[in-house]
Parts: sequence; structure tokens; C-alpha cells
Amino acid sequence: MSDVAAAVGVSPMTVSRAFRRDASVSLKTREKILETAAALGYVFDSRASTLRSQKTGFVAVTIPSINNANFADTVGAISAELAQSDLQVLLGYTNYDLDDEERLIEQLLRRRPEALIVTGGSHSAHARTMMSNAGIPVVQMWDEPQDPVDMVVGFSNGQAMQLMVRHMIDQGRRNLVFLGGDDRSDVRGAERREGFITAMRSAGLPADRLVDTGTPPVSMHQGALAMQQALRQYPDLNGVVCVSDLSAFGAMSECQRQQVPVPDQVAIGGFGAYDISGQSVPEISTVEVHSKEIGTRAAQAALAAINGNATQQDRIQNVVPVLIPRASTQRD
Amino acid sequence: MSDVAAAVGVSPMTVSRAFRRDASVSLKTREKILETAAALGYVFDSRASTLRSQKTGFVAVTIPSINNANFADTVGAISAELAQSDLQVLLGYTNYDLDDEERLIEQLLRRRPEALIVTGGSHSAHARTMMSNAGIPVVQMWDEPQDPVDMVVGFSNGQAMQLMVRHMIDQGRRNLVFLGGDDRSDVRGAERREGFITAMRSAGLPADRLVDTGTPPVSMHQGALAMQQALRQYPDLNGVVCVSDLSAFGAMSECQRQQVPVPDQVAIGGFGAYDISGQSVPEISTVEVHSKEIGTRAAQAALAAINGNATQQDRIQNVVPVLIPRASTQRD
DNA sequence: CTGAAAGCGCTAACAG
DNA sequence: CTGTTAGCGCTTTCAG
Repeated sequence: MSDVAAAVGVSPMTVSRAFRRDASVSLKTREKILETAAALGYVFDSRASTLRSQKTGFVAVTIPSINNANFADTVGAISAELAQSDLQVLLGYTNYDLDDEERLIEQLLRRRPEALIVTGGSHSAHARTMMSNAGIPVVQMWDEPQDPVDMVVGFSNGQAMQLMVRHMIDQGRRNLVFLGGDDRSDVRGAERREGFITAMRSAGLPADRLVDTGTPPVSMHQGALAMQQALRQYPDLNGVVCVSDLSAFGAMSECQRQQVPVPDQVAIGGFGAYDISGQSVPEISTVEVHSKEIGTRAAQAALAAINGNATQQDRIQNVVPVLIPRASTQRD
Repeated sequence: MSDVAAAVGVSPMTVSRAFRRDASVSLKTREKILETAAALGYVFDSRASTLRSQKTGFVAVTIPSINNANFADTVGAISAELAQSDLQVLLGYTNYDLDDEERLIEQLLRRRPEALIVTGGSHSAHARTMMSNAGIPVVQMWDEPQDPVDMVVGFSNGQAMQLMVRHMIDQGRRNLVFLGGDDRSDVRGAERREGFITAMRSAGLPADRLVDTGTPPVSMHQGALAMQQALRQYPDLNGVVCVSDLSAFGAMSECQRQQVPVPDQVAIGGFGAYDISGQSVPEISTVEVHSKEIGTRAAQAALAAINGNATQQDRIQNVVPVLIPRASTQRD
């Protein structure tokens, strides 16, 4: 920066101002400075800027996995919303593992983000402490924690799944099996399975037909394998409720391979409103959880808190899931 | 850091060493320091560390879109590979736009990454200049640029698509239509379409049957719409070649809705070896481009160059695409 | 094994 | 509209 200043014949301070588009630098001077900088191949150093001004210009975001269209939508929406305030996203993956998440959160906080947006409401004790003490706004999303760290933009995965189960029951399906819901790491998957159990019990139906699909991320292939097992184990089944649209599609493909008519013999319900559930034949009933809306509102809440004008309404927001009934659960 | 030092009764320098696990700090002192730091809620500031040591500990990566399983696989592999050398990924999205990419690259370079890994081989003039002058290793991936900036890990999208076209022709399909290939922004899509044209011409077949699917990212829905148009416009078609497995799946679903048998009446070929093409019924023939392998090798090349021991073989690497023939293009 | 001095490249605060 | 001074929180370097 001092090289540029010397070349133009001004002080480094003026160069600094020119780069920040500070109004108090004359337009002519600024242009000359930017031109000279470009000619010299000078690249502004954000690290130093960040250290001195105590503004890093980014918001840290954690998601379980990069390869999940729902979280990708959420992150995309966060990016878009933050970009309007010249903030960037610093993204990290937890691999559906609370220890990984703890390490990740520490790494992210070391870079001094201006806010932290995390997926989920369950964390290791140390991670919780770090978030509480970070002195920045924290948003938990995609869940409804009992005891929020700070702000929340989410929904109850259990209640959302109950929408689907009740729909299936309303359609006359009583022999239902749940596919998915890993206890060890996929917290939201386990909550959805609990939702299945709750809804079945309230209807006085057997709630113990559960097939584990294995470790997350949930895949189409896992759904196919689980369906194989379900058809073998519960020959009278007339509906499966899946933890995700991806496993639902895998399950439906398995039915097609085994000549099991969907929905005539077996109804199939998914979760998450992925593209696939709206494009397959037949289309798969699902639960729309508004991934983008969650991202937009999480970013808005973080921004409001950063600017010190977060209202009480910003702090705990419920984004209401909606059932989307389609052909896979309804006879003509 | 000086607070921690004071609390323990050592100098800040010793605290600094303890945090870096420098061997020259006694184990007992180190433990006491780390405990005290945790108790005080101290969080190490990477920015200052980074500024002074000139090592940021991260590698910048650009991809067109977060919501694409192929690029997600590549980024996942890069992350995993870099983690072994204690490097993190700083990720950015170009939205398939060269101007956005230019801005993004500037933003990323301002944070002084130790290497830059970009998707694609076409860039704005200014972006190229910035990359060349950055003084760090640059890897272009997912493409085979004529005039590389520095290192390359990729493949020819055109040749890869020719594999599929020749396979379709070998299967006796001659009335082929290409779905996809946006000129304006999706460089690799356009290259794949060129591959279609080249392969058709070499076979002496009409190469002008092209249906645009619109702006990227390519979606299943785009594929369905394009298939509608193709069936209307070219009633004699017996095969469609799609720019991506996603549009291929959309096209196949459209055929199912219109009672057009696949592959008996129309063969369908995809690209990219997404999960969907291996799970659908029938399974969709595709081209495996080894998304993870590209990421692993790009990261390895970047690491080698950072450590100053990149061989000539590391510099330009071809990851050979492989045709995966499946039911969607082959009669029993 | 530990410490003191100096400085990474920028900007806040104040002055003109 | 422009400049000067000091310092953000760490680590390099040199010294013990």
C-alpha cells in the first residue's frame, strides 16, 4: 500500500480511503490510485484491515454436509442475503459429528466472524460454551432447541414428520414402516423418527416398525436397501415413511424393480421437498421445510443482531413446514 | 493472549508457543496454559497470527454453484486431502458467471490463500492476470484449457461427451438430439454440446438437433421441458444425449409420463455419474468423470506446489472419463 | 526451555 | 479533502 502511495504521490492513508470508497477522497485521486494499484499488481490485504478495524466482513456458517441440496439451498439463501450487506459466508462442514462440529466452531471463531449460524440445536458442552462466550450473534437453524444458545430459525422435525404420518393414515394406510433415523449422529433424522412413533401411537397403530438406513448422509441407495428389508420383514406393509426424499426415491425404485405398485400396494412418503420428489413418476409426497426461507431469515436475524436492532420477534422464529401430498400416497 | 500469560505467570511468547504445540514448551507449562485459556474463555486470533507469520492456512476454491453434487464431491475430496496438511478450504461460488468469478477471485486473494483452485479454464482477462500475479500455486480443474494459468487437473468435456454419442450410435441410434449446453455461461456445457456435434459429424449423421435447456444450473425440470420440445420437434428421434444426469432423469420422467418406452423407443444418455442415474428405473447410462479423484489430485498438486516440490507430472493431469453403459441406452 | 524487541499491513483517531 | 501517529494481536528473530 505504501508502494502505491509513493507511486501516486499521496499518503498510504489516502490509498486506504480510496480502496474503501471513502467519500472524502476526491474522485480524481481515487481513480488514479486504483489505476496505479492495478498496474502495480497490488492486492489489498484484508487480514491487516480486519485486524485493525475489528471487522472481518464474514459470517460463519456450519452445515452437516456439503452434498445435500436442502442445506445447499439454505446456504445459498444466506449468501445472497448477506451479500447485500457486504458480508461473506465462511462455510464449514460437521460431517454429522458433534466432535467435528466442536473443532470446526473453534476454527471458525478464531477467524473472528461477525456472527455464527449453525445447523441444529444439539452441541457438545464445550461447543455451547464457546458459542455463548463468543460475543457475537449466534443463530441455530433447522431445529427447535429446548434451550437456545441465542437466536433460532427452525421448525420441529418431529412435528413435521407427523404431518406425513397423519396424511398416510388419512389415506387409509395403517401398516406403516419408517425408513431411516440414525441415532448416533443424525439428530434431525432421529427426531423425525420420534415424530413417526408419536403419530402412530396417537392413532393407536403399531409404532415399532422401524428400519435403520445406516449412517448419514442419507442416500437413494440406502432407501432401496431399507425397502428391500421392509418388504421382507413386513409383508403386509402398505406404506413407508422415509426420513428424506432421497431414500424415498430409492425405496420407490426398489418397488418398481420388484413390481410392487406404488401407490396401489405401497404408499411412499418423503421429506424435504427435494427436486427429485417433484420430478419422479409417480411424484412423491413430501414435507416442504422451506430451506431457502430458513436461510434468508437466519441471515436477516444475524444482520439485525449485528446492527444491534434485533427485536424479540427476530430471536425465535418458527418456519412452518407444509405437507405436499402427491401421487405416491394417493390412489386415483 | 497477554491476559492468559499474566494469569499463568509466563510471557505471551510462551503462550503463543503453547498454542502452536511448539515442542520447546514443557508439557506441564503447556497444559497449564491451555487450561487457563479455556477457563478465561480466550479464543486464539488467527488473523493476527496469519498477518505476522504470512501463513493463512487456507486454500481458496471456486465452484460454479453450491448445489451440484459433482462439485460438492470435488470440494469434499479437496477438503479431506488438505485437512491432512492442516489446511482449510475457503469456498466461493461463481454462479456460472465470469464477472462474478472475477470479483470472487479478487475477494479470495485479498485473504491471502496459500493456493487457488478454480473450476474451469475460461476466465476474464483481469481474473487471469490476478491469478498469474498472485504468487501462489493455481490449479484449474474440470477442464482442459489451451493455455493454462499454472497447473491443471481435468478432462476434455467435449471428448467425454463423444464417448456417449459413439455408444449411442453403436447401439444403432442414429436420430439423436442433444439437450442442454448454454452458451452464455455454462462453458463446460457448451463444450459437451460441441462434443456431440463433432461425434455426429464424424459418423456422418445430422448434428444440428440441439435443444437449449436454459440457464445453469441444469435441473431435472429443465430436462423434462427440453424432452417435451424434442419429442414435438423431432418425432423420429430414437435417442437423446443430455448435458447432465439431472436433465437426463427429467427427460426420462417425461417419456414415462408420455408413455414413450425407454430404451425401446428412445434411448437416454446422461453425464456426470450422479447418484440418480444409478438408482432410477431403468438405470441411466452416463459418463463417469471422477469428481472426487479430480478434487484429490487438485489438492495434491496444490500441496506439492506449496511445498515447492511439484514435478512436471503434477502440473498437467488428465483424469480420464469413462463411459458407464446402462439400461437406458441398451435393449435387452 | 523462556523472554524481549520489533514489526506484519492496515485503519482509528485526531489534526489540519 | 489529506496527513500523522499509534496500535490491532500475534510471531519472527535474537538472546539467554
